[in-house]
Order: sequence, then structure tokens, then C-alpha cells
Amino acid sequence: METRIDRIKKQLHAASYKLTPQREATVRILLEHEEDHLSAEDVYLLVKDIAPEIGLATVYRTLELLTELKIVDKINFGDGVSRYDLRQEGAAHFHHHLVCIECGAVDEIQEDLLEDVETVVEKRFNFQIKDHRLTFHGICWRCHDRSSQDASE
Amino acid sequence: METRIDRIKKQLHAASYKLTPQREATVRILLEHEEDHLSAEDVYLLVKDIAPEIGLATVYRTLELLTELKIVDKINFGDGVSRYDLRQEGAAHFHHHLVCIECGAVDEIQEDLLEDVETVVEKRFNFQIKDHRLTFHGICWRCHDRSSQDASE
DNA sequence: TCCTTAGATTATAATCATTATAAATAAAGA
DNA sequence: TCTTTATTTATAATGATTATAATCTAAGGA
Repeated sequence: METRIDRIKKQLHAASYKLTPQREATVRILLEHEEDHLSAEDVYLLVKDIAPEIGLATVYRTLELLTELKIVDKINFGDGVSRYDLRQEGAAHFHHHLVCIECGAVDEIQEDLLEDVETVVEKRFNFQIKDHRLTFHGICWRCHDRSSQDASE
Repeated sequence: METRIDRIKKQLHAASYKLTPQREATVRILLEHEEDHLSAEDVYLLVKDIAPEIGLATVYRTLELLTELKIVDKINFGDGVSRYDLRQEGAAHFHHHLVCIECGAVDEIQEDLLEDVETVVEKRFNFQIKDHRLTFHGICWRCHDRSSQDASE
């Protein structure tokens, strides 16, 4: 965990930014909620517990900075709020998401799965792919289980 | 073109909505700009040319209604504005997008390309896919041509 | 025809997420 | 220490979207 923060510190320094206490607190929250797809507001509320004097604008600035340095990814599921995800270290590509239309849960897929598709797209459309966003909307296994259980009662 | 509007009229009636003049004007604008990924504001400004008395709220309501009936798709490229696309008639799946990080152009891919990926995801994650969103970020052929031309000068 | 009712629309205000601003603070270097 | 620069804070502003209330319109009956 500490080494993870140290590496982020180095990344900041490499771009001549500092890991201020506020920034460190924000990163810690992101590390503690790596699975969670937090919004800026979510991060703000959580950071306030460990650094009560922090302001919302600072959280926004920090998240933007981290996004710029590709330490976090900013995603958008269409509900009007941006969400921030710590990048997997060494991940060449953005991971994918499964959004459940029943319960709203968001699961992640770490595998790439798109290599073949990207080859086709690059050739056919003469488009040099740098990144991708793939989200599936559907019914998650939890809701699936729940409804088949309901049916059998 | 007229038949296209007639069919949309039927879809509305089937859900017991009417194709009012304002709604028709909005649909016409969408038809005329099928390639364009308009925002609500864009649609509003264009509709005002053919129906000057229309209000922004009506445009929003109409777009929301059309989205609900799956006549248009609401997309989100992460720039804080929702964009509205007329669905291809008979399209089983949402089309994909190529967003150029140089010039901001958005091109469309009509092919599905994801069939294999979806089979894998449904099996491996026990997730019943209903729809998907796939966007590639990269350099479009126009910017690519432009920069290789610059280099040769 | 007139009345009633329900649906649509308009203008406007309100809301929510996000960004900009200006003053205050802290840290780094000379 | 003094000066410069980056950073943060609180607050105001912005921009997209949604809600509200008043008004309008069309359809169906008496």
C-alpha cells in the first residue's frame, strides 16, 4: 500500500507536482475504495473523514490532476456524474464495465477482450486507437439469481 | 423520409403519445442531422428555425420521450453534454463510435463486431447483456493524413 | 355548440455537478 | 529573512438538465 503511494508520489514529482497532504488523503481514499467507482462528491465526503479541512474544489482539482497523469480514469455511466477509478498498475488498456439495469451495480472486467475488434477497426477505418471504453448494460448474476429464486417460491 | 416520420408517428401512437407539431419538428431536425450527434442545445437552436415558438424544455422532454421509446439513443462522450442519435431502423444493437482526440470528430461504426466478446462475457460473468456502449479514442484518418502531410512539407 | 378533461407546451425558476475567482497559506529558493 | 510560486479555501458563477405553474389545445360527451 505504502509503496503504491510512493509510486504515485514519484509520478507526481516527475511532472513537477507535489504530493500535498490533501492529495495524499485523496489518493488514500481511492486506494481504499478501489472497487467502488466513486463520484467526486463521494470522494469528498470520504476524504473529509481523514482530512476535515479539505474543500470540494481541491478534490475536483486533485482528481483532474490524477486523471491527466493517467493515475485514475474518469468514467461516465450516463447518470450525470463522473466517476473516478484508480488505474490498475501496468494496465495497458482501460478496463470494461458491466452495469446492471436492475440494481445499478457496476462490476469490472479486467481482461482486454477487444484485441481482435481493435485490429479490425484500425484497418477498416484507418483509425489509430489510443484507448477504449466498453460498457455492457444488462442483468447481473445477483439479480438473475434473485429472480429465478422468486419464481421458484 | 415521410415514411420514416410516419413510422415514428405510429410508434408514438402505439405508446399513446401524439406526434405534435413540436415533436415532428424535433424529429425532422434529427433526421436532417443523422450523422451529427447533436446535443439538446444544438437540437433546440436548429428546431427554432422551423418552429420558432418551441421551448428548450419541450425539446428536452421530446428527446427524453424518444429515448424512452428507443427511437433515439442518448450518448455521452464525457464532455458533460448528452447527445442524441436517431437509431438505425431495425438495428438490434447500439452502434459504436470513434472519437478523435485531436479534432474531436465523432464517426460511427454500424457493424456489431462484439458478438464474440458478448458470448464470452455472458458465459464468464453470468451477465445477461441487453445493450452495450463501445467508444474508441484515438486519431482519425483526417488528422492522420494531415500530420503525415505536414511532415512531408 | 359548449363544457370538461387530459395531455402538451411555454416561460421561468430551481437544482445539481462542475469550474472559475480571489484571497489566504505554505513551501522553496535566493 | 524576503520573494516567488504553487496550493488551498471559500465562495461565486456557469452550464446542463429538470421541475413548476400557468396556459393552451384537441377530443369526447351532454
